[in-house]
Amino acid sequence: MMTKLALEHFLPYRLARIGTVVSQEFREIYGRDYDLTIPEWRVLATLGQFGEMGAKAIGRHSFMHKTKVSRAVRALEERRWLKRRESLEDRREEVLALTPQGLTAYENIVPSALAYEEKLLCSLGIHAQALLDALDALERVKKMN
Amino acid sequence: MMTKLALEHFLPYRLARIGTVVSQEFREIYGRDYDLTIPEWRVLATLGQFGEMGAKAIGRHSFMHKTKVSRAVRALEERRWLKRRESLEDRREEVLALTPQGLTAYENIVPSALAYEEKLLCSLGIHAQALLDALDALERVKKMN
DNA sequence: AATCGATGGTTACTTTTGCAACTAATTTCG
DNA sequence: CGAAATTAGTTGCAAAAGTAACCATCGATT
Repeated sequence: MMTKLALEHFLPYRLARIGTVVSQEFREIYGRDYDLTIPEWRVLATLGQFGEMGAKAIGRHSFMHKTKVSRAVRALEERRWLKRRESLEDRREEVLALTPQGLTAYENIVPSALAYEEKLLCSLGIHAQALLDALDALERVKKMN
Repeated sequence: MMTKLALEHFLPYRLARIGTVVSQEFREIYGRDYDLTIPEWRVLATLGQFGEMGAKAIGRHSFMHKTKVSRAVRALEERRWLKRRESLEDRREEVLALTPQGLTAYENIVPSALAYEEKLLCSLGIHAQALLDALDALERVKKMN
């Protein structure tokens, strides 16, 4: 006798699906006003959070491949939302930082981002905290911290 | 004063990340023996679960764009894992079904898929059931059922 | 200081994806 | 019945992503 697999109840599938649905939905928030891709948003968010940093560090923090970071950085640079400068200690590295315009955009997006998250958590009601705890556990298991 | 956003704690980001990490890790399971892409696996899984069905229905069930389904179907067909036949009621539709080879592959993959899921749930320990409940709630909210 | 391996970052090339336009068959409705 | 609107599925094209090769610099070792 063969064991059945119902795709719609299969955990890896469900995680992948909910992940893309939610992050696409969220993308519409910042895509409405500014036309940002997801990688661009992540670079913006990382720089907004930490200030100056190199592309490598951005990739490490936002879990993106270095080419993805490289392209997102260039796009943001062309938009004049960030500027590069050569690092003094290590001339391979480029230190990146948001320009005033970039910072303004960031500060405009953050409240709606948090509002979206809040709404999402609210809609989960009783399950909200459980989800956060489970995500902690999952990230710990997958060593994603 | 400005509200801070820490990307690593931001729910949409975390969901997207864990989704791709887990589903990529799972992909290695069936990628090891058979070299399947994720869309191909989903088509295989859907047909294995339901038997005969049209491409449209597969897309609806596995949440994939019709072009993605179309290409995955062709790839599986070239591998001789599925065959098409014209529907008698509606000659636009193509009824798809796994061949014996396709079914064998499916039946080989299912146990390791379930084992992987089991391992994942075990590693979550106390949080496992909470995660499943939270996913139910999330899917209900996003009307993904 | 000269060489060798590692590191930050970009770019060329290929694969994957999504959108829009298309074909062919079907339904709807005047 | 016959024209118009829908639907199943494919394909061409452009945007997005990953891989590997590459350049420049750095650090260590000799």
